[in-house]
Amino acid sequence: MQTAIELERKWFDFPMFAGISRAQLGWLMEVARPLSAARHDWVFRRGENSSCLFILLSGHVKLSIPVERGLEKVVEFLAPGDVFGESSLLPGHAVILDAQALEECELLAFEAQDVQAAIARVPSFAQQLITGLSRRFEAIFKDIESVSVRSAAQRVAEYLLRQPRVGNLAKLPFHKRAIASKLGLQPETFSRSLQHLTAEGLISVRGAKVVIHDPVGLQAILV
Amino acid sequence: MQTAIELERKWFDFPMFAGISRAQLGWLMEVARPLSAARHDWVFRRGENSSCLFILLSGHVKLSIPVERGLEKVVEFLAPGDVFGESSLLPGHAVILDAQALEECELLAFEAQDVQAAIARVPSFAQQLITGLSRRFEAIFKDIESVSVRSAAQRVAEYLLRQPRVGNLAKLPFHKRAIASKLGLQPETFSRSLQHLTAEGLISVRGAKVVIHDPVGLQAILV
DNA sequence: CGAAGGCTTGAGACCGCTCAAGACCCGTGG
DNA sequence: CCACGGGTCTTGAGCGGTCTCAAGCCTTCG
Repeated sequence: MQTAIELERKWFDFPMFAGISRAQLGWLMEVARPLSAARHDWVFRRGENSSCLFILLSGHVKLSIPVERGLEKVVEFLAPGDVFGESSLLPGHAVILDAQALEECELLAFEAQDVQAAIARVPSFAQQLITGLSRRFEAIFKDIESVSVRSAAQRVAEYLLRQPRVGNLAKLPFHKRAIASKLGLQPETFSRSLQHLTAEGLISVRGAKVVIHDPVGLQAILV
Repeated sequence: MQTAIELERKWFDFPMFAGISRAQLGWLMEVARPLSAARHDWVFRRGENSSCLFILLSGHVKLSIPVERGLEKVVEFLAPGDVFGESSLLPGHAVILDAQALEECELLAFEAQDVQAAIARVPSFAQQLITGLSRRFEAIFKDIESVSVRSAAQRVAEYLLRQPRVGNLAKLPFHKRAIASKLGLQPETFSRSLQHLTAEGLISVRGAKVVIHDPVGLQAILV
């Protein structure tokens, strides 16, 4: 258990709460419900009427659309600072996504009614929500563009280039199956695309480790 | 030219501004820039650094991603009440979409800096922005689901069922080419899908007019 | 009446999917 | 340390839905 002081310091660290007064923060802390999720835990699932908006403080969460036979279409990988569960704010609050923790996560949950109050009392909180949602929009539009104008191998190349690298080594942060789904591909096609890029001498793959031999060449195949 | 009183009454009519005080409305009216767009006018285009957030008051706007050779991938058809141009609120404001009026439109434009002030001064405005963005999120997720789990004919059937009908007659509200793009199809495939549904006796098509003979049957092919 | 744009139709090719094995990886327990 | 086992990933073969390219048609409008 953490003391109130420790909690407060912790919150202050998140850019989410930058430029917030001590009083406002105190009030937010009262209505927010901090929670943690273990790897594979569901934050919410399609069909539930979760009435909470969430802020992800640490860890990664996968948003996906369930498909028949336990399959899924991954829509987003969320990172710390992201806001999600926004459908809880809508009148006919029907959740159509699954949200699953991909690792140990810390979250804040706000009841929809409290969100309304929070918006009125803490303008910078409202500001953060709006820019948070806007950021996600941009990301989704880029994904849509990718899926609708690029081939499988191009999408994979693009994804690889976006991953952080140490030296020329990138690491696939999630299961290949999940990444494939996010890119709108079957696992087999994802695998074959990696294989194709390898054959071109652009990368080499060993498990989740990908060595980027030729970033310029990778960029080039995006046309 | 309209008088201030007329303008004010007009604004009050929009659900967007429901429950707003007279003073707050007055202030919003000062910072908002009303504008109208003719059919085919661009509200903004990819690459511009439009610094405005928009609210669509009347008419329809098409959001799309430009593709080579003047082609496009339609992302959303916006209706009155929708909020868009949210990317202008982000730090590195790079617009990646095209926004085009599909008919005579009335809009409100808010400079990004004014939005920030508006959020602080008019909480219900912030509220409206957030729920407006959330609504668009839901719609986009449904589209993603559709594209990733349904066949061409199923997507077309789904789209037809969503259109308003008078009796059993629905009207395609936009060019078939644009609707096809929104559904993630080539125009040819859209045409053939309509043809396929016609052959099944579910609909008949004459130009933009579609007679829905068997809504239940249409629903049924979605499996 | 002619022209332009949008839509439809046809033929063919291809990319990614499906189904089915087999290989690999890695944690677990003997 | 090694063998085991479950899950993940890869590889192969073949199919098929959708795209591409190219005419032709139809409607609209000058």
